[in-house]
Amino acid sequence: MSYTMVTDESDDAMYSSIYNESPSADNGCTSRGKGSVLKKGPWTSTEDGILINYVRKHGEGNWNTVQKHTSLARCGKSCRLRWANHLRPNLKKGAFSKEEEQLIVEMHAKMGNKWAQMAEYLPGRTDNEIKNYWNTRIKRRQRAGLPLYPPGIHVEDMHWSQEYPSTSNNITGVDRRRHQDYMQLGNSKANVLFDDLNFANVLFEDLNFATSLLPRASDITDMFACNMLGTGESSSRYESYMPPILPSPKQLGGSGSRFNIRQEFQSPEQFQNAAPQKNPRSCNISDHPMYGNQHQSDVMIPDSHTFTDGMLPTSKPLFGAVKLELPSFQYSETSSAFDQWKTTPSPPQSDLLDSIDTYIQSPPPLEIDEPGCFSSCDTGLLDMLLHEAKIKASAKHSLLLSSSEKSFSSTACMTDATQNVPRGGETHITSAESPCFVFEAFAGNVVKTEELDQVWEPMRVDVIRPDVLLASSWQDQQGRFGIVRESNSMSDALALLLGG
DNA sequence: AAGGGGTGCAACCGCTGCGGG
DNA sequence: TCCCGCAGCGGTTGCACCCCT
Repeated sequence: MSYTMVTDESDDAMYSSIYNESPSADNGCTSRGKGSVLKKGPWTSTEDGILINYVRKHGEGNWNTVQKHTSLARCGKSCRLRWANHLRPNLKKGAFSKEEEQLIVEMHAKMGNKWAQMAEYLPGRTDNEIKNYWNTRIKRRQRAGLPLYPPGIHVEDMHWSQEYPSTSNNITGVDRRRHQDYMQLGNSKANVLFDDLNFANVLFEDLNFATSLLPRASDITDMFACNMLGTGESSSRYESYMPPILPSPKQLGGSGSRFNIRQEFQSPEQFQNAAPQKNPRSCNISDHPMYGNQHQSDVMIPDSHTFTDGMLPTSKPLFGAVKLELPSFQYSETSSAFDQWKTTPSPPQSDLLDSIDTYIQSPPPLEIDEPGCFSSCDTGLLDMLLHEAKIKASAKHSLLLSSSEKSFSSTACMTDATQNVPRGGETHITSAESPCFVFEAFAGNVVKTEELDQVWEPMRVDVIRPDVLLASSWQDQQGRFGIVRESNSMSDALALLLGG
């Protein structure tokens, strides 16, 4: 549905309305324009014209001065929003394309509700659009009883509750920001699993952060999985997948949200028989069955049905209550959805996004022997995917903006893309309290340039730092870890995502 | 044709970070 | 170092339009 809130009216009528019809004395814009209260509500075409002219003359920014220099009785925030969301050039209107939707889904799995960051990867789209799209998607799929994420996209974020143990029922604003930041970081470590259904074969695993606190992420992962597979008591598939994310103060204080999707585990018993027995503090990834070359196919999740086999490790009980909260993308769902997920045959390919979404939200954790080790390995492939998408988007955007030839050299691409990529020699990072993972990683041709192919050398990386790990384990040229089975698949996926 | 609920977009609101004085 | 104002972000709400009965 597309319609405009802008109304046509004469200047006189507009100015009359501007200065006389504000229903609220204070709408959050505390300043007053020309002695009058500021207008709120839908923008008129005349107001748009005034704002456009102002920006032409003065440029963006200094939004609070708009009302000083123009007859516009809008607060700076309102002007900025109007400009950013509707008036600025190069805005793309209309429905999201399939590629855009796909990218949003994947980015949300990766970043959470970081709408502004997502918007950076979608030129012409605003954070507001993306946010609205996502909220609409939540509602739509919730109504339909469908899982939110496509199969193979597995989102977990277990680390917050580990770094901020269950004490934090009233976190401060600073902590809230830390939470957000940590979520961002944590999401970069999120387990995101793509299956073969036209997606890249990607596996993201979280790093073993703060493993000494509370149940480890992998433990909870296993608990979720066991519950989901019927070994636990949980009847809700999504309960099983709830990562223990600390509630924000707003959420704790009740909500006026239309989507109050917070849930909690009712008791630790829900996790009975659901934790790994081993708690390795280090691992050699090359020895790991998941990443060793002997079980390559096991790494990936061809489709969700794999997990109906119940091939999951036994787990140990979770001690103590763990307050868990659904992130925004998760919601309660009846077991019927899970049943559907378990029994529905493969989707048709014609409508990839919707059909895939129909089947599962997130595949459970993989069959592993050493969950702690497994969860310590993060390919960071989506990071790079996003990075490359951003690069390409920027390039396209630059081309749009300027007719002059704006250089987008492979060198620049390489420089940018390899900022996080350690190369050459051994990187060894240690931490007094963190386990040190030692594995061999072969940085690959993530960015498909010859320069990169030439520059990136096989290397050995001792990693405990997520960025290093992310960068180092990007793509396995030799398929050594089975993280990405085929580089061509990755390229295809990128092409698919980027529409070219 | 009418009306009531659903849907989706636009805008508002509150909070935080940052930079300048 | 503190304070203040601005910019930006994410959550929330209002309302016009759609669609079904």
